[in-house]
Amino acid sequence: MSLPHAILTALLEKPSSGLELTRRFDRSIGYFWSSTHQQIYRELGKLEQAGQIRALPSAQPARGQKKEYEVLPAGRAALSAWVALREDPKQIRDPLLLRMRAAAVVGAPGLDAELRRHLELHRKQLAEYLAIEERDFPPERNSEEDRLRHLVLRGGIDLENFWIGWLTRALDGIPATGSSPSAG
Amino acid sequence: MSLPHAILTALLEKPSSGLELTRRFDRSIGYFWSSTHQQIYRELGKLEQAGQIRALPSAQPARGQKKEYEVLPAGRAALSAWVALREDPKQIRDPLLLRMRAAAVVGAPGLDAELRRHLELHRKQLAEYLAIEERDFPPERNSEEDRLRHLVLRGGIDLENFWIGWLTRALDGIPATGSSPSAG
DNA sequence: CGCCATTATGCAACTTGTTGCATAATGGCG
DNA sequence: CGCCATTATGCAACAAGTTGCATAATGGCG
Repeated sequence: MSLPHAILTALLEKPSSGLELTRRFDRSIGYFWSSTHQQIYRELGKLEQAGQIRALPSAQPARGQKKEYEVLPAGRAALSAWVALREDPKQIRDPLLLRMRAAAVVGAPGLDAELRRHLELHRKQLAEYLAIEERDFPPERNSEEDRLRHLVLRGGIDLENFWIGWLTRALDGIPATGSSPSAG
Repeated sequence: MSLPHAILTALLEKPSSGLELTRRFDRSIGYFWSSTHQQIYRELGKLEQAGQIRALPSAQPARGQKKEYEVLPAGRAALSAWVALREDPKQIRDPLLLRMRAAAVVGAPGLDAELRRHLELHRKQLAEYLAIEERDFPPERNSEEDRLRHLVLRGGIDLENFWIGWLTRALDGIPATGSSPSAG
């Protein structure tokens, strides 16, 4: 139920073609709702059929040619309705935690190396988020919209900090199996 | 790729029937890899066909009757191989963050109430995890397996703390729209 | 026995997300 | 023009997860 609403949000921020949406997802909305271009095109088709978006008149309906979409009033209404919904947080689903649990049963040579690898990846992601924060949310930008968008980004930052903290503590708690731990 | 391995892990900890697995998932593994009984039965069938598990000889193959499974050597080997895999962390996918982003565009009356509701739910979940920690991981239990399982639970605890922290800060940062904020 | 709640297994249809590939326009270069 | 890289749209098959329901055994109760 979320992808169409992610697309509506992106299109309201700026009318775009399928590929443009894909690129914007990679840089922004995709940080908390990722998607491929195939999924986006499929969803754009459904949204158009449902009368929630339409192709801009300028865009010819030919295959290899850009086709830009904009949100119709029905689409905005649908998005508003969705925002107002209550929805319980879902249980997490994390393969790394699952693998650690499995490791408790079948053993885990090299698990510490995998944890270190993840730690590095999360540090990189955190650095990226912090760079975006510095660029997009200087103190003087403080409208209601900016504050909400900033909070969303803050969610990403806090989440990376959670992983970094947990992984660091986990590495303290399990024995090293790889080559010299001091040289990592 | 994860559910079959979650099932193998659970079956290695203790041979079980489909419904027993479902219940154990609800209480334990399901905290980070949830599943329904339908999915579990389907997966048990596939694992049996693949020669990774087998029904215990005592269990008659009749429809309304309990059928217990145990892991075969091939299953244990498959699980070990999976544990040794590298797998990058996936992007988060969170509808609440998405809704907040949408709210920045179409407005969000009542969003603060939803955040407060989530905050309460996460506090409850945290309390549940802490109770489990106290019950299952007293200081004297400190085998390698216990430490790994405890780390997994710690992941859940830390994650709830992340949400509680973020939601609290978010509520500080957006205006209250509901009835008297001081009486919440 | 007949009725019913509970325990238990399982199928089918659907939705969502992923992977691989096909097709079409456009513009640069020789 | 022919060739090719790039941009762009899109289909099809598959995998994973969800929802709704069907079926079967068992044990308690009248």
